[in-house]
Amino acid sequence: MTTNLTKKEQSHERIVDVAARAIRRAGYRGVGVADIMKEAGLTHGGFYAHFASRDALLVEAMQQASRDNQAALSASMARRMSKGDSRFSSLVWSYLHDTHLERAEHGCVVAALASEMTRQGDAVQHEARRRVNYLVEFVRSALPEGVDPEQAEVITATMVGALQLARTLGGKAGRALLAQTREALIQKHQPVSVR
Amino acid sequence: MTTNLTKKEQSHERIVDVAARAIRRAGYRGVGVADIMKEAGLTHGGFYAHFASRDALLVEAMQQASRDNQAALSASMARRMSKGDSRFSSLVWSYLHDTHLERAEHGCVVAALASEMTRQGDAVQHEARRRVNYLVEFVRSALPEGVDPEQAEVITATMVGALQLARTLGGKAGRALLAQTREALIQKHQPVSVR
DNA sequence: TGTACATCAGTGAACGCGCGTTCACTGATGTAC
DNA sequence: TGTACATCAGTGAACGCGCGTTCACTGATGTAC
Repeated sequence: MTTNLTKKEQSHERIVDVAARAIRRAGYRGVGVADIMKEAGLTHGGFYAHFASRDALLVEAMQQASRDNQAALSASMARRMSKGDSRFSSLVWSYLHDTHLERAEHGCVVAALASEMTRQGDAVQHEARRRVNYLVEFVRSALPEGVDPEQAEVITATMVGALQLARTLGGKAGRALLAQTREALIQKHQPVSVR
Repeated sequence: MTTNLTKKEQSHERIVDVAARAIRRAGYRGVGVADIMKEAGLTHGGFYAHFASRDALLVEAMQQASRDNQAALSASMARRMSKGDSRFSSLVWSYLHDTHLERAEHGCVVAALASEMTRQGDAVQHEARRRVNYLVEFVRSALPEGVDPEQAEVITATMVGALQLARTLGGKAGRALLAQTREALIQKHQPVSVR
């Protein structure tokens, strides 16, 4: 029903959607203009009617990836909270779920690209900083009461690092690392209880 | 004095040294064969007398980078411990020192490349897993007594993630994130004291 | 001690390929009258 | 209601460049006799 979009706007959305998945799967350099246009059902020549440059697409793709992932995270957290889990434990379980090991394509854009972010052009780096800050604020908003808000940065770093290491290790070792991280985070940041 | 090396072996070492710094600075894809040979004082044509492929160089470069960094880490930790710091707090301060924010070229190879590791060829991925395991074991060997050895994975993830996020944020925000992470790690994993 | 030859380490030109970007052109849709 | 024209969105060929890899060749060092 939200299809008050012109043909061009629809194409634009399709291209950005494809790119948002591609950068998480294959990295900033992993997928080229021609591939993305092809996957969006177009030819590469039309690209520059939509974007000033490849970097401009990367910026939009990061924003879209971030939106995607936030929506999925929020939905997953809502399901868990409706079953009685705390907000924080729902976040940890949703972010560090085993399914994210393989399907980076639909996961967190920061975890997918963190070590490449400092090597991009100015516009992309600027957007990368915004994505990191956004993720940190999201984590902060899910902290249990009584936990110092300044812990948000450290917890974000732990989750991002854990996902990356687990993906690199793969298989059993990867899943074990994720499980240990979930447990450690949830145990160390319990709700007010003990306090 | 350890120069019982043939001319060729010396060249080989120089190439690997250059590459070990290049991959940490610019990523796996960031520096090409020709650039590395040039920086080692050679021409690109001779490359395949030293390595079967570019990937073969990447594998050796990761090993060399890991050795480099372990040596630097150990030296820095020794200095701190000789001044009375605990082994664990020395590790945290050495690994998460502000100077590593800018000079990734001389830092941890895992932190420099983590999000790209899953996108490499088989040989490189295999070596990447070894580098991750090696780092985790190093962290494990520095844990304070009384801390569950299984925490090594989580602490490694936290340090790797923190370095990456701090580098992406840069400047004041980056240094603040590092400082918070140091504090959190050292506070939460005190020596036996309280227990 | 000297000469002839083999081996070693590296050179530099060339090849093939992929990629970001440009551009003249086309077919479809919308607008003017 | 129909015709003429303009605009829009996309096509596909081409350009320039960088990169990994190959290969015939060279100059220096080592070995045989």
